[in-house]
Amino acid sequence: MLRISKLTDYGLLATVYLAGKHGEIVSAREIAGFYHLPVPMITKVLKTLHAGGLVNSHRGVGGGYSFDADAEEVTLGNLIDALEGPWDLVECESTDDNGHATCAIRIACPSRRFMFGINRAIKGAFEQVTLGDLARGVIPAPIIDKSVLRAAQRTQ
Amino acid sequence: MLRISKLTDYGLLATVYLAGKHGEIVSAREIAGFYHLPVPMITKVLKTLHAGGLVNSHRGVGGGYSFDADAEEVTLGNLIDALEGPWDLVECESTDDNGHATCAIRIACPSRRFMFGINRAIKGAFEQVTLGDLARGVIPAPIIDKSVLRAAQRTQ
DNA sequence: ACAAAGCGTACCGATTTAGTACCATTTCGC
DNA sequence: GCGAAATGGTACTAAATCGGTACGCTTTGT
Repeated sequence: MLRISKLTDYGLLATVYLAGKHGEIVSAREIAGFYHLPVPMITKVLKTLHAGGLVNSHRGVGGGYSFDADAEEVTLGNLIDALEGPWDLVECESTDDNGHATCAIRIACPSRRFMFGINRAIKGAFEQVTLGDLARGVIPAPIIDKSVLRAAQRTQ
Repeated sequence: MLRISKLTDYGLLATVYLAGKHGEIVSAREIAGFYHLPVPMITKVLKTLHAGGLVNSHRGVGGGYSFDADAEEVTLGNLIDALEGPWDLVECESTDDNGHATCAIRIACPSRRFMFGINRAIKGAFEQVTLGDLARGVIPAPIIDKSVLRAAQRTQ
């Protein structure tokens, strides 16, 4: 259905909140309260974000999470990668545990070339939006540059 | 999981195939055979595409589907709109049958602004890829133009 | 010691997806 | 006319995913 999961959505919210209080230690309870979301949901995504190395965690009383990195160096792509795990817009780009394509007709599939391109385009778009942009409420306008297609095609 | 459904995928394949035989009447059986996909699946998406006015249908013996429009005038956005129906990257942008936002905390939700932007960015990227590009196997490279963000923000 | 907070895992109901089945309708060729 | 080929429309099922919750463990400040 071409939609990011709510968990990922919550993760973006939480990260933006943390980035807005750069360096401060903030509890999951506070973030959940701010967005009127269930605490267990927020804790879940914060755990994921911490596992992905995007936020720091502080255990014990007075603990919580903090964002200490440079918001301009973290991209929406990084966040979605951490929150959604490995993903591809179309399945024939996915690979199993052994690195083999899960699509049985991969070689013969004439769609592979352009699906690959679309996939790259979306990921590229995500890479060009930084956490700083999100925190500032930036509304990006995408421009597809078709002039580079030949070079890109050769890399296929 | 941020993935288009297989049905949509099949729909794109079918449309590309039809566009490659511009004006010709092609049966669902032929398209399904070409891609090694089940015939009922292809017929399903072709019905959807026809309902969306993107392809023409021809009933009876010797019938099938044809693409008669200009491939440069049909965008990936048009195709996905027809195949996926109304969609939004995040749910708080969705509306119910009465046009009301389905997200209860819509007004208070601080994420709405930038989610809206991301949503627009993805849709905009899809609008800039034509069926002709897909048929040629173009690999587009997206460029996010942040310079327009102020104007866009004011429209919120 | 106690309480606050994160860590990890597992579970459940609801929704969505992928695929199939069935029958009605249209149209061509004989 | 009749039958075969093809689309039109609907409905169904099994599997996967999603959203949310529960529960117990570990860490740490007071």
